[in-house]
Amino acid sequence: MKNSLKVERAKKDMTQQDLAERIQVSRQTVNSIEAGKYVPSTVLALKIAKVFDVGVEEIFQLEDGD
Amino acid sequence: MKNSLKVERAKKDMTQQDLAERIQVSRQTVNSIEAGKYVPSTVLALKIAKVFDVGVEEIFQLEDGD
DNA sequence: ACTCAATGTAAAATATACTTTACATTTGGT
DNA sequence: ACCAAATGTAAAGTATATTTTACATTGAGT
Repeated sequence: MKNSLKVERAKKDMTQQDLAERIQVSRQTVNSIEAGKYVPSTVLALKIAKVFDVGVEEIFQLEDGD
Repeated sequence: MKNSLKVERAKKDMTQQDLAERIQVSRQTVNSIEAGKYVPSTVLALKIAKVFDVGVEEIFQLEDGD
């Protein structure tokens, strides 16, 4: 799975810390998700999508092998 | 978080086993997600949404307290 | 060059997502 | 009523998501 988290953050001029506070997780969690270290829960994905006012699919995309 | 998994399955006349095979998880995993026992990973949510040809938000909705 | 905010990385601990196996209950068709 | 498929439930084990703490590196402004 890949994501466009960094792009969405840039569009809104948000730091990882800003987003982390908005979705109630640690800053490092945002970094890990962004870096593909691990896959977020659907609750987090929905929260993230809501912050950016897009659908989950706009941010997270399946890749071959998922 | 709540979900409309059962409704989507019914629309397509699919069993939990059918869906499980399509998204490569156990039948009990589908049951557990459907019953709200735990929250699926975003990869699973995307796969499920793809099977039903809808957006993730059509199936999974945030609730107060999430 | 200096400074500080932002980001990246790691490790250990904790919580939760998923699996397997087994059994129980419900549902739907005959 | 009977039967099989579908669904529900539980427990123990495994894998992964997330947290905290700490430190390193990068990027941007002065």
